[in-house]
Amino acid sequence: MSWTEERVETLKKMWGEGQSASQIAKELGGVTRNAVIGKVHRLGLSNRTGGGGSAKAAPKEKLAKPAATAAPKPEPQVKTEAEAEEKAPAAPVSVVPAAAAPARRQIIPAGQPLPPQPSANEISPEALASVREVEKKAKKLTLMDLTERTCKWPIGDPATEDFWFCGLSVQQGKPYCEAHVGVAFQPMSSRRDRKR
DNA sequence: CCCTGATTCGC
DNA sequence: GCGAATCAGG
Repeated sequence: MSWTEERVETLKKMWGEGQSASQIAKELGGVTRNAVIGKVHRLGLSNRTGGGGSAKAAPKEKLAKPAATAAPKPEPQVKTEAEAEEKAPAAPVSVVPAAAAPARRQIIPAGQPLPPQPSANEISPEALASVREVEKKAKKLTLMDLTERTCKWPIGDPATEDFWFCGLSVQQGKPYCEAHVGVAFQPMSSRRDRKR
């Protein structure tokens, strides 16, 4: 792949929007984030200070960090919500069991969304099976061990010691591993309004 | 561990 | 000019 005008355009646009090099690389395809970064530098727009442009300077001194960190970000960071087409979770399986909160306040991770709860509603048998299977391999992470890419599916009873989080690798962008995404995000089709 | 951007340097 | 490898951080 080469840097056609079009691709450079996309690069500039995305970089300007504050997209990360890897995201840009993914979007463009055929290039790595390194390539993107390299290009960004060659284009002379390393510092996302797009604006007037002539502002050079990039005193990138290694070491020596003036205590100028507490200062607020001069970066508006205009996030374009151009990416929010994720399908809504097929209705949080079962009502969020807020009541399940034991004596201790169960704080759910930092993640963003949600805390489902198994509740074998109308989950496909296959999905359930694989979930059971996966839960055996679960890494049994604790709240604190959860990260951006560890499956946050809760397993067990929060009120007891038999409680942990799946912890396997999440599926790109999702909060759960493949198996759990399978039961968390039902394809509508299998959810059919049972009665109503 | 995952991810960021920054730099270097052979091609 | 290009970008993998490497570096430095978070």
